[in-house]
Amino acid sequence: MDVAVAAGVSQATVARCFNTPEVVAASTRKRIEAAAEQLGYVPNAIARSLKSQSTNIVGAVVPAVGEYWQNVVTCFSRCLTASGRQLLLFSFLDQADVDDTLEAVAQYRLDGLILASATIAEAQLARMRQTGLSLVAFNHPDAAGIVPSVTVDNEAGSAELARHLADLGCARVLYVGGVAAASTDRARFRGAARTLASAGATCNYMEAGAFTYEAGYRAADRIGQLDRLPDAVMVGGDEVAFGMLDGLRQHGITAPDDLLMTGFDGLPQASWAGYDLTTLVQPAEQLAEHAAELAAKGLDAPSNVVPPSVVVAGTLRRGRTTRRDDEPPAPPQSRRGRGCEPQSRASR
Amino acid sequence: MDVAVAAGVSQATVARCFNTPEVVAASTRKRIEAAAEQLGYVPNAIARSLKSQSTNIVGAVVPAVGEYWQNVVTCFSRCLTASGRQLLLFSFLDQADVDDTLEAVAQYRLDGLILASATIAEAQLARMRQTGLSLVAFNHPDAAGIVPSVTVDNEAGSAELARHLADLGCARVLYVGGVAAASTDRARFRGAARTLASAGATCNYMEAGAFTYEAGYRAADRIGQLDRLPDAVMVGGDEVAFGMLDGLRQHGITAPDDLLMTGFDGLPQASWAGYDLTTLVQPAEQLAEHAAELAAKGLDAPSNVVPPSVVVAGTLRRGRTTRRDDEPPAPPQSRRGRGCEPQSRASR
DNA sequence: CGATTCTATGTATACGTATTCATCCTTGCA
DNA sequence: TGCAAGGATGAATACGTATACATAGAATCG
Repeated sequence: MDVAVAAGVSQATVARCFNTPEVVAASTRKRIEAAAEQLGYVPNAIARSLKSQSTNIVGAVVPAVGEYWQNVVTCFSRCLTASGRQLLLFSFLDQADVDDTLEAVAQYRLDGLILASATIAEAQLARMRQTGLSLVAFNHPDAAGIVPSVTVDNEAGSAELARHLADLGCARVLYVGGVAAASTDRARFRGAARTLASAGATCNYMEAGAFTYEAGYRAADRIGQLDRLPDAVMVGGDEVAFGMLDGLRQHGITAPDDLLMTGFDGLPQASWAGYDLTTLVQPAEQLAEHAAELAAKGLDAPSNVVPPSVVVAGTLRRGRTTRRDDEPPAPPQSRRGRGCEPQSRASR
Repeated sequence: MDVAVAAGVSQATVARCFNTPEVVAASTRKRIEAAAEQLGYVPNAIARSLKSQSTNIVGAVVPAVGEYWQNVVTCFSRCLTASGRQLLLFSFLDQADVDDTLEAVAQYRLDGLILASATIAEAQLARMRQTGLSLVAFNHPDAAGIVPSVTVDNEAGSAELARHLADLGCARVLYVGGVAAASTDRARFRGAARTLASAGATCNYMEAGAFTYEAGYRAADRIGQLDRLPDAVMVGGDEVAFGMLDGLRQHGITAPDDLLMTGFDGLPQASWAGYDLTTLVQPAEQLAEHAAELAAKGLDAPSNVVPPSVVVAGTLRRGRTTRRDDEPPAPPQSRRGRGCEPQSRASR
């Protein structure tokens, strides 16, 4: 290394100077630092990774679409950066691309991989776990037990929303799910149905077809054609709920006047004055933190032990869409500090 | 390498088998592939990078906040993945973190780096260019000439919006910018002011303070207190415009009834029925493609030549917020295929 | 049939770092 | 002064790959 010769020391000493500065003499250190500064030297993480067998990079496979995921990705990035790691992002549009993606991922020896797709087959999860790569399923409840997983408590959260509606006197509730095959969707419906049943209310299911605004908008047409509106509509995701609110308005149906409505996720827009949606806020930062930690820790245990799974409770946000009286709406709250604890910030 | 011994060949032949399969005998190749399959071998990209001095990874430094950037990041990821590259994401919340981030970036020998922050000091850009890292400024017009840059045509786009308003008979226009110091903001205001002036209309400037919903919401208060409303409000970003629409509504002011409104960016939500905003749609996929290409190509030229800069035109989207008559609103359009050409998809 | 070209493969090396082991010099103590 | 102990540094090696070079066998051609 040219820094070494410039400072008149060996390459080993230069390496020590950057990793364990306390073992190198102050005078030498100063000389090395001067030479490094002057030559614009910066350690090569690639070479380090090759030697140390650890890249300090965590991958994340995330659907390319939807506000929810975009929000989560930002949280991942923040968490990882804060602990000195990097985020390698794989954003897929088509489920079929995931396989190619995962193959490409394997080439980079990532420290961990976060799988943020609720629809990855469980068989594939089991297979991937064999590779030794430490992976974490994010918001994929059914993956718990197969791979380490981190999810919000979908069932309890949905139950809380349902309880809220029951308290407001709703007797006929319609649950509009995104994709019935998604395990999150099933868990949320389960929580709602169970709670409403025990409160003596009914809870039918309708599938929007996707977790998107458009799907919600279209589903609103079907609701607009019903003979009798339900007392409330529980929507399986905020973005779908936004579409539904806008779609219903085309039919002259508004919340909370004609029916109540709840969402799920707690997107920033839910607190925008234009929607002001009652929803279950996912603690995205917390979830991301857990996922990042689990991914980085690696899974030393053999594959016969049950992997750890983390379930975090969300919090209810009461918005105008379930407000019967005419309180003035709250001013929009900043979306920065929401649950984003300062945290130690192990820089460098 | 154990695959080599398992197949009874040398490591070099294994490497050839994966890089230039045509030069290795069919029989040998088959034996190697079988051994690799059986041992679960997958080439190590880290080692490859060390040897080839090229990581196939492109970094992106992006603000953590705002729908706009989240959309752009997704485009980056798609473009890079399509050309077999990976995206290393750095999402910063505080401008001050960028320096730390860039330092961390330097350790990984990225093939390129996309700087997507309109407020990075130009001096720092010049300094970074010295490091030999091939960087690209994204939507930072002032960076053109210092480093390669890719931007939408802010000035022309804003001029197009202004022309649209002038055609509708607006004589008094208020331009609400996000951050006056941002070069995009200045360019957009310039385009608006120039066009309106030549049409005999006035164009005052107001700063919202940030490119966020909340900033727009608060700025609406100031507008609500004006003695006389402007004919139209041109907002420097869609998200700010959403906040302004919602904020004005609190004051009983709606678009297009009391004033017209335009945004800028063309976020997915602009076409949501709840807002249906007239805006200038940025061709995000195109921009991302150009940025990815420029970043990967590297800058072989010495630092005295003027780096290439790409400027792409946006397209006007006419929404309800500038619609004087009462046409029925168009149904929401899917947000998938918007400008996302199929493209060759050089997999693997 | 010998000389030559071509094809398939092995050998050796370099990429830039972390780390072990050995070495040398300094310091403390008897 | 002699010796042990410790502190600072150098030499050597390994991480897994790509590739230039060498080599051996096969094939072509006169």
